Parts: sequence; structure tokens; C-alpha cells
Amino acid sequence: MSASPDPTTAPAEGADAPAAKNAIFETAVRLFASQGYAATGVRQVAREAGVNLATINYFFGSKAGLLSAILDSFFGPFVEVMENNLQGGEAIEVRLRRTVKAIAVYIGEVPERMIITLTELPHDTPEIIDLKAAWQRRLVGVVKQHIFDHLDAETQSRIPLAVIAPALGSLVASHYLFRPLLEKSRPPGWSPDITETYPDLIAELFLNGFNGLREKALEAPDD
Amino acid sequence: MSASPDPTTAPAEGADAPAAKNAIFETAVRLFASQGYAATGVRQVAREAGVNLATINYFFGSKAGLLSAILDSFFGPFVEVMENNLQGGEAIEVRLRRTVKAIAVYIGEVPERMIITLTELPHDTPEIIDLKAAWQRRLVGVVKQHIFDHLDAETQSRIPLAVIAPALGSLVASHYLFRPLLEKSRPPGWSPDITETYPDLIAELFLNGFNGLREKALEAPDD
DNA sequence: GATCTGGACAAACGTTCGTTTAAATATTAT
DNA sequence: ATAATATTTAAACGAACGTTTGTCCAGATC
Repeated sequence: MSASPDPTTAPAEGADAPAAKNAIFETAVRLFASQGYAATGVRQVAREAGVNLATINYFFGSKAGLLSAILDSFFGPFVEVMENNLQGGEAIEVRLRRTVKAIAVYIGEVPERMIITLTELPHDTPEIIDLKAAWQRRLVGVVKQHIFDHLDAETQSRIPLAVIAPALGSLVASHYLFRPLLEKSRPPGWSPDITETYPDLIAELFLNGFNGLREKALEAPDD
Repeated sequence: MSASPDPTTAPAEGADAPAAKNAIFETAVRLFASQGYAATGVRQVAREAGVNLATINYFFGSKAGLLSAILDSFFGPFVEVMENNLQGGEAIEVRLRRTVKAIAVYIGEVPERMIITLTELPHDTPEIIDLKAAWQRRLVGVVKQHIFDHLDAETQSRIPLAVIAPALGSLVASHYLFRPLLEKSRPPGWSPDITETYPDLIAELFLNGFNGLREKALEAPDD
């Protein structure tokens, strides 16, 4: 009987990781993003990665373990980007704008991992629920600590964290989330290449929206 | 052998539709939203809907036909909401704000159908690709006709349609997209009930961002 | 009363699923 | 060179997959 490495402590990918492991990981990222996690079979991953079927379970423990590794590889650097850019002595607007731009740059580097993460977010795959919840708790905690807690109570009640945190994430992700579909059905009036200016554009959009909410109270909902 | 209705012309759901068909439809919406389309089997849908397995293919032609019916049931009213609120003689800001609020209200009524639509968006299920592309073309066309074409050329180049349309959709959807996960892992500082004020809040956020982009040009990306 | 039809049923089709096993090979350390 | 560990392999497991088949029945139609 063959020994298998500990799937929980083994790095998701890296220069020192076996070539087969990296091939499996990157092939899975590509297939999960384009077809979905549940719609992709481990046999297809093994075939297109050029490895034997059993190699996947050998390195990742299970198909769910492979997904966990991908989610970790997205959330890990994501949390780092958030922490590194949200903290500091500058004004909230400065730190927020810097963070949104950095997030947009990061997602532009790993759009497929973002798509996998986002499309699997609402689904309750039993072995993945806790993982997603833990990362999300950590992310919301970072926003709360560095931004939300520094707002006055009236602003806090006007701009709930439960709205602003998902809004920030979805807004930045929107371009890369819709891109695969948009590329297949080029609508008229389509501007193809905006990748370079996207971080600045989306940061400006979010900051203006956020500042607007900070400055004035909402009108009464009824006409 | 029994005859089967034309799945393409049969209504997705309705008061006059057979009870079994409605039960299948609503059960599928619930399961597809919580587990994902590919991860949900037709046997589970049939079991929880209280109908026989073959009844699903009888009414919807195939599992993909069932998904198509759900996507149509989301996109149809969605396009209507967009068209009804985007057109008119008022200023662009007025029509945009009205539209964002109406979209938020609509999505709040059918959050599960939105989740199914959004999470399946990037995936290339062969029989679903064309359907999604057609709806998306129509939606972008509506925004282009009533909003984008009325902006001056300089604003058009500064606020690409390829950014603003996905951004609008993702922003409004964000709250309902993250809600299933957030409810499972209540982060600290969580405000539970914002459903009533959400349309106004998200409209204010988007409008402020949009107006900010209209009024001033972006700074140079390099520091 | 005979015929037709929309709706629902149980049963089975062949295929693919994720996973496991045990042997074989490659790599590394002693 | 030898022992120990790491990786790869072919084969098979039971379970679940989406779909098809043939039958049955109540109500409408002739």
C-alpha cells in the first residue's frame, strides 16, 4: 500500500511541489472555472493534466480537497491584499481607494480562481461550507476592523457592513465574472480592452458611491 | 405511448399550468440555488416535488430544459423591469436611479432565480450557452439604447458599457448572492434586516458612483 | 359506447461518477 | 548497493447519473 502526503498541510501549489500536482491544480482551475466544479469530472482533470486518475486523490485527498486547495489559493492572497492596503494612517477614502485598486489588480491576475470561488459561494457543498464561512468571516472582520469601526455610529447604521462588503467584492469581480460570457456574444458597442484602466475606473466608481453615502442621509423610501 | 408537450412553447410556470409542473419548477429553483444545477439530480427534484421521475422530462424535455425555463423566468421580467424604467423623458440620473431601485426590488422577490442565473453565467453548459448569450445581448442592448447612446462621446469612452452594465447587475445582486453564506456564519457587527431599505441604499451607492464618473475624468493611473 | 389524449407511473437502459486497492516504478537517503 | 520513501499505474468498486420505455387511467371528444 502506498503512502499519501497529508492533503491538509501540503501547499496548494508551488515551485517545489511535484510537477504532477501543479498540473492537476492548474487544469482543475481552468476546468472548474469554465464548466463548474460539479460538472467537471476527476477523469477529465486527470486526462487533460496528463496524469493518472488516482494521482488526484493521492495529492489532494479527494475532489473536494482539490476545490479546497483552489479556494485557499484565492482567499489567502486576497486577505493579504485587504490587510496590507486597508491599514495605515491615511484617511479612510485614501485607504479604501488603494484597496479597491489592489483588489482589482489581484483579481485580474487570477480571474479563474475568483470565478470558482464566487460561483460556488451560495452552494452548500457539505465539505466546503466551513471553509468558505471561515474565510468570509476573516474578510468581513478585516473590513470591520480597519474601516467600519472608524465610522461614526450614524454612518454605520446608514451603510451596513452587510451591504458594503459584498458590494465591494461583487463590484470589483463583475467585469471578470461576466467576461467569459461577453466574449462569446460580443454585444454592439463593445470596447474590448479595458484591463489596464479597470482598477482605477472601478475604484473611482466605488469611492464616489461610498462617499456619497457617507455625506448625506437617504431620502425617505416612499415617494 | 404518451405524447409530450412542446417544452419550448410551454410556459415555465403559471396558474393554469398543471400542479405537478409548478411543483417541479419551484422545487428545482430551490435545489438549484442551494446546491447548484450540476450537483442536483433529477431524482432529488422529483422526490422533493412529490412527482414521478419521468414527469420532469415529460414537462420540460430534459434537465437542461428545466434550467432553461428557470433562466427564462428570471430574464423575462428582468428585461421588462429594465425597459419600463430606463425609458422616459426624465434625466438619465432619474431614470437610472429608478431602474436600480426597481431591479433591487425585483431581485428581492426572486433571489433564488438570480443566484441560479448568476452562478451559471460563466459556465459553458452546451445547451444553455446560446440562451444566456441571447438574454445578455438583449439586456446590454436596452442599457445601450436608453442610457449609453445619450451620453457624449467623451463620457462614453470614460465609462465603458462593458464595465457599467456588469457592475450594475453585480452590485444589486451582491446582497442576495452573499446572503446564504452570510446567514450561516454571522460575522460580528451584523445587521440582520436591511431588506426594506436595500433598494434605496444600493441605488444611492450606484448613482453617486456613476455621477462621479460622469463629472470628472480619471486621474493618471501612475503615481 | 368507442376513441383519443394529456398526465402520471414503475422499471430499466447504458454511462459516468468519485473513490479505493494493490502492485509497479522512480527517487532519495543511508 | 540497499533500504526507505515517494510517485505512478491499471483495474475495479458500488452508487448515482439523465434518459427512455411501455403501461395505465381519467376525462374530453366523437
